[in-house]
Formats: sequence, C-alpha cells, structure tokens
Amino acid sequence: MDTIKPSLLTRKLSAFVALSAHELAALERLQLRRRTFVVGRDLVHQGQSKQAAYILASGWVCSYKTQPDGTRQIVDFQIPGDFLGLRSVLLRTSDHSFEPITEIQAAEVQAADLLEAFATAPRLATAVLWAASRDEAMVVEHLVNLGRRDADVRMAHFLLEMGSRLALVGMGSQEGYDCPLTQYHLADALGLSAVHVNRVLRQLRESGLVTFRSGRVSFDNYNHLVKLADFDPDYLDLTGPLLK
Amino acid sequence: MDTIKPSLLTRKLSAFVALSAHELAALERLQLRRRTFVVGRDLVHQGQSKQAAYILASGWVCSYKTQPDGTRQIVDFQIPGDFLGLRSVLLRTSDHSFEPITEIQAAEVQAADLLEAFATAPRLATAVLWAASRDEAMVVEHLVNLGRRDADVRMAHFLLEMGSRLALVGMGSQEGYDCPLTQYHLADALGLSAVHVNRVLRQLRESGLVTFRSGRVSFDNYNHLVKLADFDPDYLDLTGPLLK
DNA sequence: CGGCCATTTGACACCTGTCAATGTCTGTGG
DNA sequence: CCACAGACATTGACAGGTGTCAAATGGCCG
Repeated sequence: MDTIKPSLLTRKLSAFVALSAHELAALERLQLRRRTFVVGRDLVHQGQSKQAAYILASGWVCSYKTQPDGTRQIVDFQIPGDFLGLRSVLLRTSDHSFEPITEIQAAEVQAADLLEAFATAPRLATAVLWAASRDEAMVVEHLVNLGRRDADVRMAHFLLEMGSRLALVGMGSQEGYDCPLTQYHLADALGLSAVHVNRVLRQLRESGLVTFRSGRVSFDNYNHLVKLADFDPDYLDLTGPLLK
Repeated sequence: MDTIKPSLLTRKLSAFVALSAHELAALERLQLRRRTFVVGRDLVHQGQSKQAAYILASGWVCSYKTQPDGTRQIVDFQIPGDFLGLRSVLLRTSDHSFEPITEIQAAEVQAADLLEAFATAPRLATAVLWAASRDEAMVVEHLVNLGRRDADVRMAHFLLEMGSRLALVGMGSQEGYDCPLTQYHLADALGLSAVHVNRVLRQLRESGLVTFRSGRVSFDNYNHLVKLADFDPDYLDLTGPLLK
C-alpha cells in the first residue's frame, strides 16, 4: 500500500515552488524516519514541550484544544502531506493537542534536522514557510466560518475546503473524497452539536448538493455547493509570489 | 505626548527575551520611520500585495476579512507595540485588511530592513518569531472563543484578554483600561450582533463583573470575571522556552 | 447473538438575530 | 445659544436557528 514515489509533501510543495533535484533530495531525507501511530493516543498533548514535528504520510489527524468544561474545539485537520506541530518544534512549546483520527504513518522531524535541511537547501525554507502560512490562512478562514456563517453554509464551506486540500495531494476531486471523520468530529470543528450536524447534513443531502455517508463525501452538485458556500476554490493556492 | 523612552515593542519583547544593547539598538532603528494614519482608511487592503509591515506606536487597529454579503469578521486587534502585517511582508501576500480604529502612529518596516536587522542581531529574529507565534496563539484562542463559548463568556474572555495584552505595554491593569472600541467592533470580533453585544454588556455590568462604558473598560470584580471566562491570565506569557 | 458506537429523528427550550423605535452625546452651523 | 444631524447606545417584541434531552435505528465486531 505504501508508495515508493515522491512523498505527498513533495508533491504539494512542487505545485508552488520549482525545487531542484538537490532540494528535493534534502526534502526526501527529512522523511526517512517513519513511525506508525494508532487511533486515539495523542501525538502531542496540550502543554507538553520539547516535541518533534511530523510530516504526515498517511491517515488523518486533528489538532484541538480542550476546555476545562470538557468541550473541545478542533482547530484544524491534517491530511497526508501536511506538517504537524511545526510551530511547536521551532518554539519548543505546544498550545494544543494532536489526535490521530485513523491509523497514521508519519515521519518524525527534529528541529536540528529541519535547520540543517534549510542550510543545505535554502529555498526549502521558503517553501516550508509558505506551507505554514497557508495553514495559518486556513485557521483564519476557519475563524470567519465560525463567526459569520450559518450552520449549513459553514458545513458546505468546510467540506469544500477539505476537498480542495485533498485534491492537492491527489486524494480527491470535484466528485468527492474518502473521509474518515465522524459527525462528532464535524461538530467539534464547526462549533455545532452533533445532533445539529446531522440535521444540516440531511438538509444538504436532500437539497442534492452533497452527500456525507459511510466514510465518503460525494459532491452531488459541486457548482451549486460552491455558490451556497461563497467558496473561493483558489484561496488555498497562494501561488504567484513564490514562483520567482 | 510622544515618548522618548524605549518603544513599547522593545518593552514587550524585553519581558521575554533579554536583549543586549546592540540588539536593542537594532530594534530601535527599525522604528525610526514614523507615519501617522487617520481613522477609517485601510492600511492594507485584502488582496493587495507587496506591502510594508508596521510596528504600531500608538492607537488601535483591527485586522478583518469581509465577506461577499457584506458582513465582516474581525480577526484580531493590534495595540501599541504590536506588529502589523508581518506575514504579508515576508510572504508578499495579504489575505485580510487592516483598519485604524483611532488615529495611529506606526513605523513602516520594509522587508529588507527587517532581514538586515536579523542579520545584525540574530536573537532579534527569535524574539520577533516569538511575537508572531503569540499572535497566532491568540487567533487560535479566538477560534475556541467563537466555537465553544456562549456570548457572555465570550465577551468576558475577550475583555480579559485585551486587558492582559494592554498590561504588557503598561496601558492597563486589573482595574481596567481605556478602550476605543464601539459595540459594533465587539460584535464583528465576537461573531455577535451589535444588539446582542449590548444585552451581554448590560448583563455583565448588572452582575457587577465588568463595565464597558464611554471608552473605558472597568473590571468591577476581576476574580469572578476570570472564573466566569475560564481565563488563564498566563496563556499569553509563553515565557520559559526563550529565556535560555 | 449481544454490546457498542455512530447515526437518525422528534420534541422542546432558549440563545441569539432581526426589526424598529427611542435615547444620548457630540460637533456643526445658523 | 439653539437647532439639527449623525453616530453610537439602549430597549422591546418577535422569529428562527441551534442546543439539549431522549429514544430508536443501524452497522460492526467479538
């Protein structure tokens, strides 16, 4: 099942920065130390420090914060090709937790390895910075989602965003994608109750827009869904600036 | 009215990283090119690129995103001593707008100046990275606020957070602080309607917790407010890791 | 087959938004 | 000095979105 081909991270970064063979090799070297993690056990826990970063090779992860009253807010999901805990390794502090949603494979990256790779291949730093910046832009978009959109639009936007992200690594299209999330995950990410998530999903399904069922998201009418969600399919493509 | 003393940014960073005289000088040099901006005219507009960054010397700014339907979501507020548009200058892209809330004074910083300062005083880069990271942590906390807290708790948390931030630059205490925001600003930041903001403020005031009136936030019962909001007064103090 | 987990559904309460009107304050111009 | 406009704050009535509670259904696995 495992690929020998270029990693997904390579694939993603190459879509935005033309990396040389030397740079590509440095990038691949970072991903040698593969580890497997099982569902449920947190990779990094809120408040821990001195952690490694990871490059996700397969499986889904979510990063979240838990409140004293037990409710949690999922900040973002990580999919194959994504960095995980990049900030915590650079700053040696972590302000939220990471939980595998499926069994995952990830390459562990020490701060020293990362810095060495940057020294060898400086443009790599730019590319990684771009990736981190894209992640931050998604958190901001997530913020707008929570603050200013109704539950149905919020859901539509979220499903479309995941679709675009997955398409970047060849795991999705305008037809749909495989999605291991439960409705509880959606609830914790979108600031809704699980019951209401179910209601919204039913409504979207019955409107012929999108179907979320048994681990699969199917876009029944991609264009109408994009219109409902005011979704800009290009907002993740912060292309241009880095192409020089 | 203007201070000759060390800038507020210096003051803030010094609370977390012990900077040498050489580093302090480099930091001050960044802040020579002062400019004044008036209320209402955006500093950086959504989608623009090739912008300068700013270090805010006086006044308040908000960063926000506007949606096609006209509603807006305020992502964060910047107060004296804060960076503004740091990411857009490094990546030459801007995904949201900045609007002065009061008349402001800010120092314009070109990407080249910043990089030169980093080269001269390497630890400065760490300090600035720390500041950027703290800003990102606040956005995440903001996300949790919107997703998982009721309007009253959300408001309480927000007022306390601004208080802590202002205290770091000597502009606030547990007594309260001067606050130029209108209830519309609060609404756009907290994902509420202006009418509901008013209701919530009244409730908090009548509960004897906090009073928001005529440009002033007064903590009537700081401890109870902290308890209501589940506010961790230390979460902005990402101290420790950088002190080595 | 018997749990266990996720999904689904209905009833009901309540938090929050919307609409509309009024009050307060400040600055401007007659 | 007063009238007025405009921005912001305040209040009430009402509707609707969303949460909570509770129960039923369905699928998966030991």
